Amino acid sequence: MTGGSTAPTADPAPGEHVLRRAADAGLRLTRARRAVVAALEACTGPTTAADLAERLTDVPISSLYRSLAVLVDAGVVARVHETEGTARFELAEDITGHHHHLVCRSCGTVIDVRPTSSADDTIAGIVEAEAARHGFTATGHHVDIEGVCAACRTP
Amino acid sequence: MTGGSTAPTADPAPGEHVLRRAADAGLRLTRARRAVVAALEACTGPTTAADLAERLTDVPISSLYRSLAVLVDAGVVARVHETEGTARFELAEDITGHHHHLVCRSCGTVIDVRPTSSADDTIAGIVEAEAARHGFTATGHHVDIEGVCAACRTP
DNA sequence: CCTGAACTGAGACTCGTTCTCATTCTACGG
DNA sequence: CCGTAGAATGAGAACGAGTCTCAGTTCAGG
Repeated sequence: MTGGSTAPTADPAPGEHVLRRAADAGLRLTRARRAVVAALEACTGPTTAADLAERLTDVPISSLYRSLAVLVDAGVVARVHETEGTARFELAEDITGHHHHLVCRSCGTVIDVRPTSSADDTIAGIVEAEAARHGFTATGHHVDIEGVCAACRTP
Repeated sequence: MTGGSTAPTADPAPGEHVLRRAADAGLRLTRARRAVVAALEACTGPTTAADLAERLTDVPISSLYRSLAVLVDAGVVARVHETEGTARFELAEDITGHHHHLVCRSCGTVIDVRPTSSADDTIAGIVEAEAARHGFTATGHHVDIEGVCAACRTP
């Protein structure tokens, strides 16, 4: 589902696309869902439900989780599990384009980075070969880069 | 911490190493901890606490979690978060060698795959460049390959 | 073998997430 | 523009993974 060598569509405001695709999947475009999509669009990386809840004070927690689940089901939002216990959510890769994650070991922030297409083609090739060697059919890959961000390095 | 271009030490039975390193870190080598290390050693990929509890019927759940936490702290066990909500544990990469994860979308099984050192050097190079471009100092990377295993493909 | 500190075990507890059900809202047909 | 069926909401209960507490036990050094 998350493309390996898929060419990313680099449009600046994907919110409308997301809502349209959700509607096409048979979903109603309610206030809560619009708000969730808008909030995800405003984030620079995968975000926790708690963080979203903080921004969306008028969306109760149960609705927030349900909206996220529905959007994940419709394929427009992805659920990602890098960090300690809590789930993180972001717009699906075929909307934002394929990307890797840069995770700060110190503050836990996660930001998206777009690999150059040649770099990602290289990785996709390696990944496919490894999968094949173990009898798997690869459908995608995730690269998480662990490191320390500029802000955390300088005290 | 999880090496990018680190050359893996490919020894077949790392259990002794693990226990020695745990002892060097000031830990007591108790029955529970030995059992946990042995169980992890017997697995072919990252394993859930529930799965370990099933194998280690004589280790109560609170002890199991505590032992895992202590071993993670000592740097001999790694905590990994690929799948739905629950944490998975495996021996640290500097014991088992650097590896990627092959995750079956259908049955959820995770198996370790060792990249060839040239393949991993290539990936490490790409990763480092991406990190640098965003002001990060990369300390390691994780590659998760999503796919369908041979068993799930054939009904 | 003795002692103190580290560790264990049972269960209470926390917190992220999901479920339930009565009420409300959306989208569609008229 | 309005009525209606059914999808979606909201509040809170419920659930499950993981953590904490504390009295009792075990390990390792002397």
